[in-house]
Amino acid sequence: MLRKLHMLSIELIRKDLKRVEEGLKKRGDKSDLSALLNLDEQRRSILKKIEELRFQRNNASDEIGKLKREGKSAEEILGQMKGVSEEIKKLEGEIALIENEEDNILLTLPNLPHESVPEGRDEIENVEIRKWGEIPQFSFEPRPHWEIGEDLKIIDFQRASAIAGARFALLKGKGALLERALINFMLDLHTTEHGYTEVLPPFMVNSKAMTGTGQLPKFEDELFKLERDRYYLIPTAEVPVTNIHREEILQEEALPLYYTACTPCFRREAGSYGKDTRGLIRQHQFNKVEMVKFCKPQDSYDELEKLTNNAEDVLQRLGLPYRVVLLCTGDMGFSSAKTYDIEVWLPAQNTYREISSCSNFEDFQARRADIRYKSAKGRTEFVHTLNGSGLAVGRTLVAILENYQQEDGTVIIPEALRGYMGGEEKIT
RNA sequence: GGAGAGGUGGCCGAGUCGGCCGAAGGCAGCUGCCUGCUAAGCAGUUGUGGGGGUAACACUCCACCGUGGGUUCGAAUCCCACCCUCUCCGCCA
Repeated sequence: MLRKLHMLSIELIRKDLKRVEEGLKKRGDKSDLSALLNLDEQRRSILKKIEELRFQRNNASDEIGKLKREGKSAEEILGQMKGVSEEIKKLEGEIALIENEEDNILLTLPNLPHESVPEGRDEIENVEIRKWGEIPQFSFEPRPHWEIGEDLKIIDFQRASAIAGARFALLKGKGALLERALINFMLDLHTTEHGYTEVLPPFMVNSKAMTGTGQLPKFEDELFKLERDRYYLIPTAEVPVTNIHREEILQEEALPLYYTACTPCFRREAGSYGKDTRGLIRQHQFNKVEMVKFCKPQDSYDELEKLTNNAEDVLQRLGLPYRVVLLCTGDMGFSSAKTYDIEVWLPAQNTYREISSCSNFEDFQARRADIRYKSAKGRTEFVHTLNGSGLAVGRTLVAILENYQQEDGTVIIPEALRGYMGGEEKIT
């Protein structure tokens, strides 16, 4: 009966119901907590009975043991205990059902927003925090990346759909090289200058890992699942990397831990039919360099700022204009307490599009995944986890094609990448 | 895929024919004593989760020896299923 799987702890709900209710309301979550509290009360009352009976049984068993050793008869107590055990079994059956129901509710409650998060219903109420870079001016009509890419013969959507279907792409020649250059550039930057340790995790994970970071049980529809082998394809490196330390107690001196990983990400994109159907923006498979942090609770908001800056650094070095947006309560992901999105400028769409999402999950994922640390005071506490894209590689490639496009259809390679592309300056 | 070995506390490791085993012993850690300092030595201490209780401690009860079931008054110890790790063979990047 190890009941540690709590995203929002039942204790918090019990002791500070108001705070939890307000938090959920701000998010627009309509969960009914009274049913949950009711279950919890039932659970505890049965637990109390069970523990009393077990106490009785333990005492009796000790007694029987003693009598037997002394060679005396224990028939009398033996008969009485038979019924007690059956009663315990019955109650254990009842409590298991209740716990199950309780956990099912708890696992679907989202994280509570941090106080600095603006209240709002959807992305319209997100708040722009800062802008960077000059929006490029073109003497011609800027073209969308899919046209540029197809004309340069570096992206082939037709053949990709023959191989797999819609929402897949085939990169060729300089296109594939550019993707690889971006990956290496980003990983090198994070490992050598930002202090991250590179990892290369499994791209398939089990359901425990998915539950740990919050994808399950609520968002199963968005995942690719391998039915026969009970694995899921990761929708982001966040899942395997955060779960590196699942069920561990870390040493305080080891914190903070910074990891970076480049993995493919697999998303079903259910419910986004008709959205971004052309181009590389919304694919079933794309590469992403991810940054993941584990830290002490008191540090996590500083770490979030740093993490966001690390992602911004990639765009600055590539010379891509962007803005940072603070997501409002209604637009945040399920597990997050606070999220900054970084949006890159896309000339053909004449707008900013998300290229990174940096979140502080506080102890939400740590509770689910049971990741703790031993503090100086000798207490074991949950760590805080954070992660952010640094960056989504496919969308970065899109941004480069569109922002660096020339009138003759060629694309200038940003200086920072040239070393990774054999010194070439242009894709022709 | 086939054959075998194993999963015990921070680590190593013991658990006899089921009964003071939450678990010997060692290491590491912490606290005293000793010591010019360090080392050694001596004594004590050190798991996790939950319920009750407290202002908070204290205290107390329950559970936890890979996971889930079963047998039994009672299981780390017996039975069943599953998971994982390791070794060998086969196949394979």
